[in-house]
Amino acid sequence: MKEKVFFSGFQRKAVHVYGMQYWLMKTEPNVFSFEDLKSRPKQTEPWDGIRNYQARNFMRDQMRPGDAVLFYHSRSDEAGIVGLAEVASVPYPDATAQDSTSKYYDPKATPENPRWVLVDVRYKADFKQPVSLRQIKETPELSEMKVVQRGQRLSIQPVEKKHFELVCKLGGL
DNA sequence: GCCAACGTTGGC
DNA sequence: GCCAACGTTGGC
Repeated sequence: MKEKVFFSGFQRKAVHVYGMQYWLMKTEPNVFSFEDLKSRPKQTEPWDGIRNYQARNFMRDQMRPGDAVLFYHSRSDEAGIVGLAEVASVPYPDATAQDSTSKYYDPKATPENPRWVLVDVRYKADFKQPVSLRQIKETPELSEMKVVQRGQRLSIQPVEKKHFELVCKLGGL
């Protein structure tokens, strides 16, 4: 079975995915926090400003509505996963790339070639207690998670199901 | 705020 | 296509 999804001039690459996937998405809470997401209309936010090709490609080629997202706060007092969100749209162009007043403006982005793509992210649930980076590092079963690998800066990372489930358990869900 | 570890850019 | 210079990320 081959899948082709067309949207806004892109041809979504055919990716064979069986069942939902799991992700970790980083954000600096002083820029956009989990609380900010909860207070948005429909508790949904376009995940704009991603200017890394690997991260973009995950959104463009692999994310599906309904995929689960671990919401991660970086550069905060206690870095870690604070709750659960979900992918809430198919990918579409990041409008901030073509907005010359935006700090995410990219002069190379055009209507014909938007260059940067995003998905919407929707709030799903609070963790009863956050799962800190420190705690992830201290948990041997989570030692393979990308977020604790040395030098791993990618702001969107795939997460293995077993890791996702354990993190949720540690978070009290 | 420091700075190591990355990623991107652009001259050649 | 190499790689130096520059910009960014993110733990600490």
